[in-house]
Amino acid sequence: MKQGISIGALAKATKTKVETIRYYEGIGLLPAPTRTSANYRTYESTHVTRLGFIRRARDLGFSLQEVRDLLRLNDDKERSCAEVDMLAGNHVGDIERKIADLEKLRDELIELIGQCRRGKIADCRILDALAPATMQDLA
Amino acid sequence: MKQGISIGALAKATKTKVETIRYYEGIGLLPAPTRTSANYRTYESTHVTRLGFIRRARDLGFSLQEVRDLLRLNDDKERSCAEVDMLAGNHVGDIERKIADLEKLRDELIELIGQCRRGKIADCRILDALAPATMQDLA
DNA sequence: ATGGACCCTGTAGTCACTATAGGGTCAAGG
DNA sequence: CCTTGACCCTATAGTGACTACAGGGTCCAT
Repeated sequence: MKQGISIGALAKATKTKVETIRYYEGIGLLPAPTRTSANYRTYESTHVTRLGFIRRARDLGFSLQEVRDLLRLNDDKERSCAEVDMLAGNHVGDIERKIADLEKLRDELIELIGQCRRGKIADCRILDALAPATMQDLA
Repeated sequence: MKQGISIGALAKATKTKVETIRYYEGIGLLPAPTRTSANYRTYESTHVTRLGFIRRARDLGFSLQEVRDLLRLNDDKERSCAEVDMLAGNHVGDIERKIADLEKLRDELIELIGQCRRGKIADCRILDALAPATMQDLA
């Protein structure tokens, strides 16, 4: 028991590329596993959990440095939640701003398509629709 | 009239770094401006509009290639309606997927913060909260 | 005429991977 | 037993989208 899994199996389990796993090990984000006599990496379930967390956090838009911070917070159980709060809270703000912008852009593109449908291709001016700054801003 | 502005002024007007402007020129995204006798770049209002558009689209998560497509769409007024439709429509699809992703992500982060608020990190276990895969997934 | 803010080119560094070269290992089939 | 193919190893280079020098030239206010 506790025979561990290969890097390929870990990759499959966490939907991560093998190269990325080795990269994470290289930058010290994922602890180096034990090796077989043939120098093959063999991972335990702790690695699956940790890598799973890393990938998920990356999907959620955290940088590797932020992931590092989150892992440190998780490891240091005596810490208060304020720091986690701040990290995640900042992120929510960013995301909400991005959503609002995208909704505006989507509406603008739909409007553009609508104009196109009415046969006014020459009037398609998405550039003006999206560019906020003008020469006047320099006055 | 039409005396143009320096790269620094363009940078300020569009909240872009000077280096980034030169980079965009290098990759052919922003047209090369005329130069003064001292070889200084001098930009016109068309550059402000175009760069403003590029930065805004980048903020909204479009790749430089997508920005290139959007600009081409804007520039080529003779383009058939079907093509405009398709390009813009695809982008609307992209945007809607992005909005959906971001909303999901935001909800998950808020949930994460909620868990955190209810105690110390010892009970918080962000790692477990975010790590979906386990050793069982390999069965 | 000199100091500082600005501009130039060119190259190297960053982040987070991703791909390639050039090999070694292992289990299954012929 | 030997080969074939899937897997593993290291090391290095390439990607996208910038960002930061290094080593200069220019402009203009004091």
